[in-house]
Amino acid sequence: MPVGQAPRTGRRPVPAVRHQLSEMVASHVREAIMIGELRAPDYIRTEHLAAELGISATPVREALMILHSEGAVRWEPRRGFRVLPITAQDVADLFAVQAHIAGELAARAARALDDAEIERLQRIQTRLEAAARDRDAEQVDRLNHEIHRTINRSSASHRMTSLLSLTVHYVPLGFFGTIEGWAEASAHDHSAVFDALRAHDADAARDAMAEHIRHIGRLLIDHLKSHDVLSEPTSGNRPAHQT
Amino acid sequence: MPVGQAPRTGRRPVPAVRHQLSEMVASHVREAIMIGELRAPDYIRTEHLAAELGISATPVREALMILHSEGAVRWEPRRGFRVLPITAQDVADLFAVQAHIAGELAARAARALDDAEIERLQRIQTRLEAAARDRDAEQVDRLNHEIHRTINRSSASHRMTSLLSLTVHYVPLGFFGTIEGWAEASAHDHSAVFDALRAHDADAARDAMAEHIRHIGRLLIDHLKSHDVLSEPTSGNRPAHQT
DNA sequence: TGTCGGCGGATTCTATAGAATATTGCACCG
DNA sequence: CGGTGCAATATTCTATAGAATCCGCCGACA
Repeated sequence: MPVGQAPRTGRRPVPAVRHQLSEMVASHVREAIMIGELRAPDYIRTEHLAAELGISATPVREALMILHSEGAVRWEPRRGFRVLPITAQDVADLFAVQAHIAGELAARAARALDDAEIERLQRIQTRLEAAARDRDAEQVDRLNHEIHRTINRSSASHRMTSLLSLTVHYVPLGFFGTIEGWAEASAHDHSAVFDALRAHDADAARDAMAEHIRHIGRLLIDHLKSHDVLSEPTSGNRPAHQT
Repeated sequence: MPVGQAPRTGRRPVPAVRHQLSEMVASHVREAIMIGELRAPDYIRTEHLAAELGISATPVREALMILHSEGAVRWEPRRGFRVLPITAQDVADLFAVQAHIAGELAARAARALDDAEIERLQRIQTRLEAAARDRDAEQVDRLNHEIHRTINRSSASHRMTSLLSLTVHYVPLGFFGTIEGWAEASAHDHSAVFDALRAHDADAARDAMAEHIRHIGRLLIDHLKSHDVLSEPTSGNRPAHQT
């Protein structure tokens, strides 16, 4: 047992227990994969990770189940969970799908949003652009989320929204703040989306949003490339699911 | 405790233990939702379901985590898991996304598959058509899976394939066999896909596959409607994820 | 009468134990 | 020298216990 400080009742090593451990661990692992700390064919051992985090194996296992169904790790029953490789193609595909979904939702929002809500969004966008100029990445991240969340909720398309969040979760919260050029891109691309929303032009909104997402995807690929996180495209077969 | 027969070591109530309990429970719940046994705002109580299945709460909870990230149930921390409503729009959206992904994969397959593999697929398709004529739904289901699996694997696009299986999982395995007209539709639609594959025409393959999936989606909606499984479109806000 | 607060039951959530299963190293045999 | 069986070890996986939290109820008090 390397660390193994078993937390007794009443005292916890984790600071604030607002979210559940499973979610926290899932985020932790997503981030570890994203920064290349956990790499392609590694097994993630539940007990080890649990000891590292000062918790028990149960929530770790739950987190890995989630990550498995998200496609970030593969579950080999009675063997363990292992990290799946990330190729540039994978990221591009993920964002292509995300662009498709987000585009459709933006199109619906263009029909559904009334002018007052668009006005409110516009004010958030103005703040976002200011934050982008100030290089306040965290603030940009927050405002960006607020904008996308509002657009998606207005579409009232629950199922599609949940598919979207699934692809969005792939990139850990706050990660974009660390990417060169992201804040500027976000500030810039949104203006085209807003033009379309104001005109209630569904097709234009779809195109603008989709292009925005693909743009972000390209930035992410560049970032991952330069940080040597991506795997080579594998010619062989390493299916993520047995389907 | 209604059932509560605690399984001692060596003997299990579940027949064959090839898959893990979590997966089995997930399938079980997916099916219960699909046939309307579990309905819209119901909570799924882990201990209750565990007792019903003669297992413990841990794998049940793991299954619900998976279903949560798939978007079938909503997790309210410290409250429980509850079934999310299914509207006709939701199913249509799900299949629209699935059509987009499967179409893209078919397009890649049209470029990647060599003639020998297409020939092999064609033989499976011939058997599928025969099975469809014989009303052997189970056999159609198997062959159908084999065809789609081959097409998807040939594309070597792991990430996109895993997104696809996520949407595919929404409908439990073998469920289509119970749907009126599905076998015929499958047999019929595939022929257009095969024409495109043989011609290595990526765009035609994309269109044919997408149309096929949307067709299946329409059949599913009709089925769910006539079995009174669908919820009314909710005007209010019931977000699946907090994003 | 209406509201606040605490009490009790139900449920979630994390920790932990033990059985089942996989893996590794090594001795033994061909 | 190579392969095979076996024992030791590591890990997964399910069950279970107990703490934390939530919910409804009821009585006190304004």
